[in-house]
Amino acid sequence: MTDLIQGSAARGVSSASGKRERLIDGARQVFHAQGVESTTLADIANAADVPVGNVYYYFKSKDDLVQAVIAEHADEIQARLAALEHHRTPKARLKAFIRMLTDERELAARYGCPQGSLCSELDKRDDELSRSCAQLIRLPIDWAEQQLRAMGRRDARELAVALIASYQGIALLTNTFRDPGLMAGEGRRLERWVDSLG
Amino acid sequence: MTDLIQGSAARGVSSASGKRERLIDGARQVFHAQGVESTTLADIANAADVPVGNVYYYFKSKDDLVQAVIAEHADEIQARLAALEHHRTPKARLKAFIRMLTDERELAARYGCPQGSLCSELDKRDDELSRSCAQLIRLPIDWAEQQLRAMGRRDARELAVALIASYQGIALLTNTFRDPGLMAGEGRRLERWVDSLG
Amino acid sequence: MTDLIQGSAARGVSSASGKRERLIDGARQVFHAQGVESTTLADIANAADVPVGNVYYYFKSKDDLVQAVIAEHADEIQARLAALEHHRTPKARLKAFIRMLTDERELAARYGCPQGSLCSELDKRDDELSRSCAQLIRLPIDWAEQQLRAMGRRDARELAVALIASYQGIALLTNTFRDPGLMAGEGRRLERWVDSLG
Amino acid sequence: MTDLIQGSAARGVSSASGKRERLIDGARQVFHAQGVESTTLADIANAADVPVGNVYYYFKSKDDLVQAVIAEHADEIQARLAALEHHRTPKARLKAFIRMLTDERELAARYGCPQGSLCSELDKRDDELSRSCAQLIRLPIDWAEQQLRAMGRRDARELAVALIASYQGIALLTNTFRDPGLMAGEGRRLERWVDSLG
DNA sequence: CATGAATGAGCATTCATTCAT
DNA sequence: TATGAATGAATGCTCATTCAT
Repeated sequence: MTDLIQGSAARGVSSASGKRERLIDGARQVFHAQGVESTTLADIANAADVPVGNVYYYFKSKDDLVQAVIAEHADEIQARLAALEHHRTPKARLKAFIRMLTDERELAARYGCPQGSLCSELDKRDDELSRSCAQLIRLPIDWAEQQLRAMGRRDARELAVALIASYQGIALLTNTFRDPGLMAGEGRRLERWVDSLG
Repeated sequence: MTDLIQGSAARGVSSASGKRERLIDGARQVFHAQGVESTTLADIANAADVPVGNVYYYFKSKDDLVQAVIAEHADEIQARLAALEHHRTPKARLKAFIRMLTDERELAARYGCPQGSLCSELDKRDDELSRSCAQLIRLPIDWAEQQLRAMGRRDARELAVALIASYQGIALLTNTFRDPGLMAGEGRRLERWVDSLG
Repeated sequence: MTDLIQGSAARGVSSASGKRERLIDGARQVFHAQGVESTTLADIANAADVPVGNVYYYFKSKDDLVQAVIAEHADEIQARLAALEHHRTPKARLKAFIRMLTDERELAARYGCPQGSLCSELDKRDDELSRSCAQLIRLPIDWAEQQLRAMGRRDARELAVALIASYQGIALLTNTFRDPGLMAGEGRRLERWVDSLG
Repeated sequence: MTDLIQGSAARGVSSASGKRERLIDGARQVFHAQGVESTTLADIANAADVPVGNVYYYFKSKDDLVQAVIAEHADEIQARLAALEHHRTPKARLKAFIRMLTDERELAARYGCPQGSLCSELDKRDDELSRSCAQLIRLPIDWAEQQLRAMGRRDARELAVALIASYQGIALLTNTFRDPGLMAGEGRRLERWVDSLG
């Protein structure tokens, strides 16, 4: 979280009240819960406890705020992946990664994967936002590929793609059926699969 | 398509002009291309070449039209799964199923899976529509489970879930990266996986 | 006025209630009284006794409505110039033209020349509207040039420009000083000037 | 320009940074280019390179700033008219005055007469500003009247009004048609007219 | 059956103005 | 004296929905 605050300060806005951060965080939550299109700026302002007109002091448009939310997602993903480095082996890291994802299955059952559903919605568009949100998927793929390559797999990229696809897919199913058990089961299956990679 | 028209006719509306069918089909396409929330009734009426005011003769609300689109999706899925029955073995059916899905990879690269992205969007809601669209995912899972059970797998349900999750996930990745090659690769991997099930 | 209704019908909208016409006419009046920029769509809708949301059924934007107002101004100018044709000599026509303009001096004292102040405001922009409103000035110049040429003046264009400039200028002064007498005086001067042209 | 700065200093504000002067001058330019209504305080602050919040230290409202711009216009007009005094005869002064005005025809072709278009816009209002800006027109009329009276004209006032009206009118036409040639031609015509006054 | 017209609630965005420091 | 931050009342515009014919 410290990273995020520094990130914002680096962007030129530093405020003791942290409204910019609250707006980004509020937006991230309501986007996850309602989708971008269904979320009004009033929803966001309300979630961040900021007057509506004030939003435009920090973001020049709704899209600009979406961009900031994507950037925060990216920051958070990188931080969480970095936190997995303390595991000694790539195999342990991958399994910890899977557990980290499946730990959020209750939230996924209600609203889906925060990054995946965001991409799914923005992908309908064909603008900078849809291109920007791709990094939210690319980061974990690249990271998984590194781990798999460290495990000696020649097909590291393909397996990394399959792993993230499985996660994104089970997140969708978990959300659709409102059943966190689906993600728990798939998580165990994926951990066994990682074990089987040798 | 014949199936779909019969489906509509069975619902009690028979019209020589087929406006209802055109509206459902137009809506299905624009929903896929733009998402439900971003699509106006004017967009749909325009795509179906039907006057805007006329939409409310066939559907009592936009949600009602979404419901009809879900029903048409369900009809089409059942028809396509039924068409796979001519393959003699469950394994052949599963592999044909995978090929059927990956054949649409160009469309998926642009707009994602028609059913998956619809579910992803409607899942944010918590109403009848979000519950209704679950069948679009349940149908292929149930079908795959049957095939896997016919292959003697005790873990047929879990594998069926994993298979559909993999497809939905790779559809999202394919869409996000605008790369049909991802789905082609994953399709081959899944076919090998089916082969390995014994 | 008949011309205007036909004009609107020719544009594809025919309505017994004549809302389109009322909107154009209302807009023309409030634009004259308040200026385009200071006039809200609510002002116009109110002046035309039409609900605000309904304005967009007839005009796709505020600029589109401004364009329609310009077109009505142009129609009216042409009709009024045509009505001067019954005067037998070009000199009589020019003097009648001057009288026609100065007859509006009370309105000019309060709000300026309807066409001139519109051009003055739109000229700050550099778009289609600013180009379009130029016809409101060109039409009377062209007409005056014809009359002057019929009087045998080689310098007809230059004199026509000077005549319209004098009118536009005195309209501004009349408005600025809220003094219709200024326009009355200048009108007499211009009539004498026309007489002196031989 | 020196005159203008003294003018501001005389009003009781002396600042090494000259922000007040920069604001007035910036406002004058953007008002001329965009009109008063279309100009935001941010535009002005930006043109003057002054922080937005700082504007209210020097002016208590936007209208107050407009008032100051009018005052600066008045100061400048008086200075420029005074500078014409070195011509020996009133006729020479009037012709120099006409040349002074037409020298700005390129700017007029793009944005109209700075004072005339300001009056045209403010005249729509009926407040202190609309009354105040009248002096921008009255000053040159009064000056021209003096010159014409010095030439022995009994109808000096009427001719002065006609002269300024011709200038304001040709400025509007020049702006509307984006043609500086119109003003050049009218300037020559007006100079001949002055010569003809005897 | 069909549809042009109408409607009002709501949305993103702007901006003059205020205020704490 | 200076200013970044804040604020709320508009504004232009959209759109699902209704209705008269």
